[in-house]
This record gives sequence, C-alpha cells and structure tokens, in this order.
Amino acid sequence: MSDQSERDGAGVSCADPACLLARRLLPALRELTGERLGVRDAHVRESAREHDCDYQCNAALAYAKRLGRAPRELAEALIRSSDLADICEPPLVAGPGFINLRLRSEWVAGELGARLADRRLGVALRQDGGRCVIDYSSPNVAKEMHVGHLRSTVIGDALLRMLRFCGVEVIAQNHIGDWGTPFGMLIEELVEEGAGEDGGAEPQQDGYSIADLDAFYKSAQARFRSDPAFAERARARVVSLQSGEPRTQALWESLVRESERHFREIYDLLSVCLRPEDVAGESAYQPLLEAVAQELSERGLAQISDGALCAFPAGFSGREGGAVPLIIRKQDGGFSYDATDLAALRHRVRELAATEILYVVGAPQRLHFEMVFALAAEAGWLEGASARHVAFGSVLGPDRKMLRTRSGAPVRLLDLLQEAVGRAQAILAERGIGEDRELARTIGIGAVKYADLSTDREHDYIFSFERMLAFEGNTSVYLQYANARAHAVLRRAGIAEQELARSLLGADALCAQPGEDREAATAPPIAAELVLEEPSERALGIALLRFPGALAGALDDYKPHRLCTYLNALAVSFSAFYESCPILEAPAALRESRLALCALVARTLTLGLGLLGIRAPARLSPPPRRSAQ
RNA sequence: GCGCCCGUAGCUCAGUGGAUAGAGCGCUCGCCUCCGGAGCGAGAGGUCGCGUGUUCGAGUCACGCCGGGCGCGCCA
Repeated sequence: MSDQSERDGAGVSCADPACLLARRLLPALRELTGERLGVRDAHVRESAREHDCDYQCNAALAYAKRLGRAPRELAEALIRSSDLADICEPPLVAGPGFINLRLRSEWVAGELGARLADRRLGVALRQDGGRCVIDYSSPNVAKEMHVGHLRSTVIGDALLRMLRFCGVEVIAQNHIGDWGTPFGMLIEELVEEGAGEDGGAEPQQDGYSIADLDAFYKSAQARFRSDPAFAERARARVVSLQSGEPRTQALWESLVRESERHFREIYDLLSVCLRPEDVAGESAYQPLLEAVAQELSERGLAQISDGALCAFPAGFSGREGGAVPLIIRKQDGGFSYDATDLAALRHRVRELAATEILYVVGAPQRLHFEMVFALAAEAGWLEGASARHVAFGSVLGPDRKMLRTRSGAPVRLLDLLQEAVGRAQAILAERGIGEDRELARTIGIGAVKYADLSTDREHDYIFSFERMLAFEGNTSVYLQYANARAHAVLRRAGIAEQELARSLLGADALCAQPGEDREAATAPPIAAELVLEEPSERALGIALLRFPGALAGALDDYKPHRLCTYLNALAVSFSAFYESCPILEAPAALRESRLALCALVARTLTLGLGLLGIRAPARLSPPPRRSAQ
C-alpha cells in the first residue's frame, strides 16, 4: 500500500489549519493506537462552538473503545504527547472526550502573512497529479443546445479548472452526438429538400441555421416513424454516410460545422474552456468499433443474443431478473452507443494515457456507466486507470418537473442565458448603474453558473432567475459584491488593482493549458504584520486560512458546491468584519493589517470564483465621479 | 417486479458518525454625521417522512415501510 495515510483527504489539505493540526496529533495517535493512521483518522473538525474554540479533535472518542480506555483519559494522553503549543492555546478536554482547540491569534496572523506571499493561497500543487480526462458538455449535432446541456457544461468546466489549478493534467473531451441513424434521417430529409444539389452547397450557404436544422431533425424523425419508404431511404443514407459517399459526407460535414459554430457561440457566452480541438464526437470512434467488438468476442465477454452482439457484465439484473446486456452491435448490424462508449473509454486509457476518466453526465445514465465500467474492467481496459461517473440531477421548473417552456418544449440554452443577462442588465439599470452589457453578462452568466454549482450536483434543483440574481443569500452576486467592496477599500488606500490582479492566478490563467503562463509571479502588493484583535477580524482570518481545505473537499468527491459553501461563508465573514472594524481610519498598524485582510479576501474570492468559471470584477459600478471632473 | 436517487424551518438549500441541526428568502424588531445599505445585528419558526436496528454517540450507517423522481435489449 502506498502511503495513503500521508495523503490529504476529505476537507484537509496541508496548508489548511485542520490538516496542520491533524499532522501534529498524528504521531501521538499512532503511538497510542499502534495503527497506521492518516490525517483523516485524526478526526479534526471545525468546531461548531465558535466562541470556545476553532477546531475540535474527536479521536479520543473514536478510539477509546477499541483501546479499552476511558475517552477523557485518552484525550488527556493525546494532548500530553502532542506538540501543539505554537499553533493553539492549551487544549481542553470537554464533554465525553472532545479536545477543544483554539488557534493562537499570533499563529493565525503568521499563516496569513505567508498567504500574502503565496499566489496559490496555500494550495499545494499535486506531486503526481496524473492525467485526467473529463468528458463533458456533449451536445448533439443539428440540435440546439438546451437546458439539459447546462449542468454538464458548467460542472465539467469547473472541475477542469479546479483540477488544473491543483496540478493535474486535464484533457477535456467533448463527446458530441454526431453519428448514428438520426443523421441518416436528417441528411435524407435535407437531400429531399434539395440541399447540396450543386455539389458544393451546404446548409449554411443554403441559409440553414442551427434552428432550421433542429426543425428538419424533428420533421425527419416524424417522417421516419410514419413513412416506411422514407425510413428505408434514411437507412440507406446511413450506409452512404458510413461508406463516405461524397455528397452525403459533405452534407454531414457541413452539419457538424454549423453545429460547432452554434456550440462555440454558447461556450463563448459561458466562458467555457472547451476548445474546438477538444471535440471527439461519436463519429471519431467508428473506426475502432469493429476491433472493440472483436476483442470482446475473443475474450468471451460478448455473444450473440436475439440477433444482437451483447455483453453481460456481472452483477446487473433487469426486469424479469435476467441479466441486462450492453448491446454492442444491433440486429441490423449497426453499432450502438454502448459500443461507442466502450471504444472511447479504451481509447482514453490506451491512447490518451488517462489515469482517471470523469464522465460528467446526468444521473439517469448511472446504470449505463456502471455497466460500461464493469465490462471495461472485465476486459482489462481499466488497468492503471479509474473511470467515474460524475452524475448530476435535473434542472426543474417551479412545478418541480423538468424545466420546460410553456409549450412543453425544452428551454433553449441560448434563450435562458440571454434572459439571465437581460435580467442582470435590468437590475443594473434599476440601480442607476447604467448600460454596461459586459458587466451584465458577468453578473447574469455568473448567477446561472453559480446556481448550478452551489447545490449538491447529485440533487435536482429548482431553477429561479429571481433567486439566483438576488443580492442576498448564497449567490454569485453576493460574492461579487463582497469582492467589489474589498477592492473599493483597497482602491481608496491607493493600492492598484493591476497589482492585486497580478498577485494571483486569474481565471484565464486557470483555463490555460499546463505550461502556458502559469507561473508568472510578481511580488505581492502588500506585506504586513497582521494583528487580529476584534473577534470578527480573527474569525475572518481563520476563514481565509480554510481555502485549501475547502478546495480539497470539493475535489475529493468532485462536488463544486463545497467550494461555493466555503466562499459564501467567507463573504459573510468579511461582511461582518467590514461592518464592525474600521479599516481606513484605523491606526496605522491596524490599518495595514486590515488592508491585508481585504487583499486576501479579494484574492480568495477572485480565485475561488475563477475556479468555478465565474468572473469577479473589481467593481460592480462605474468609478465614482470626481467632483473636479 | 428489480435497481438507483431524493424526503431537514412556510419556501429554496447546506450539514465528510460527534456537543444545543444551520444559512438565505418570507415574517417581527433594531442599526446609516462612518471605508460601496446591493449591507449588518437580533427574534420567532424543527417529531431531520415513519419505524426497527448498529454504535458510547445517528439528519448522517443498515434493514423495513410510506411518499416523490428516474432507470431497467437493440434511441443516444
């Protein structure tokens, strides 16, 4: 076993107070238990009793029984043989055996000083981060992106940014739906409508927009069902497509081009990291499917059942208690998406050398992925790699049903995003801030993304423009406002924004590939001896130190909402501090210290939001007008 | 029928086996000669769907019910 025990675990990362405390307690705990324990086994938690203490250690309670000792006595022993003196006040045993830990303010101040000089804000680069493939967004060609693509796109992108920041090499894969019988129907429909007749005509040149294609797609599907002759021609068209017949091929390529133009528009609006090179659609795996089928057959993992080539990974039973198949090749000889997913997985491990593959795909496909992963493991395709379905719930309307338009159609993603921006613009106008389309976009898009990221991804959530654009509560607007306030104070103190911006990695740097301008360090703009006197500024200081743990906790289960929860708590803590502690008018030393706290708040919020793919502007309104001008 | 997920304050949601279960909205009451009031503080509001277990300790883990959602052979 590799030294798992040394690795950072749930909610604990090395520069985080919880992790540092755990490491101090660990030697004594190992001695007392004789067990090889890791940081998470030290049971260090943030304390709910904020007045007494900041952290608590529950290890004595956890191990007392096993060791046959009284919890309180064990707690005393643990304290006696641990060296905590520089970090916290003398620990106290409370209740049945809790160890209450109160951080020394001087220590907190020292750690904050170190953070000021650290552009990574205490987050360590993973030494062996491995190579992670993230499969996300995955829209369909010839269909408009709709609200069903929102979560995959937003969550996948946030995970990509967080992982890259932590030093993991990430390969984004946009598994677009660009193949299969639907395209036979669609292309046949287009041909019969007269498209591509003069050899070079393309949908776009014919004036077909993505919306037109979407409409053709639907009418083709309807015809396919009702008109057997058309269905026959559509099937023949699939064969033409597979064999690369030029006119069919040209039409298909133009469909893909026009669709990618549409995806690009949405991705630009969302500021998503996905690039054209990241597209690896279903069509890309067609040449591999025969080999996949053959390999599975040769290994005895697939056999013909009811005329289809099926694989039955162990442990899955269906309707009549029978085994559930993955259908590799259908009766009609065509490959299914089960086959495509298997081929993609094999390719990602073998050719892309992934050590980890994340599938950011909706929860309804859980069974499908469990089966694909199980079969891949049986086939030996997951050697040295792990695959994980990062599932998410649905976006619901106010009626708690899948969000749809009044007519029952899926909500177009572009409409939804534009409405968010429009509403943000209306709010700005209402506040007398005026026309600023870019700011409205930052606020509106940020609100949509944050609403999606801030609840547990596995749960459904109810979509509400009103709530997500509120200034109160756990919203991006509240965080952006807190950040802007911190910046406003710094501005008044004469600390240049550019300097502050350079002092940490911005969202764009996070989006960059490894090696592209990740380490362009500059000197931090502020150096100060911190003083933590007031309860609210001490609490803020500790909240700032918890950033690495919050990020680690979010990454631990690929749950971005944990980072959101942290950022909101930080902003709340900052607001309380801001309210009760004068900054600019404080005595010199205290003023410097409090400005440093503001700088750290601004940096943490900016970085944290950046990791979620959300911009944090330095101001939310035009600069105040000078009377002289 | 089988499987997965959900059920926490009137509403929307946090809660990674630990102390008296927390936020925001809404409701009640306070706070601007002061750095961005787009803010801050306080109060009321809970059989954590129900039950039985495991545990020193259960909102959290197991099992069984009730209620809701989603899957389960040739759509992707």
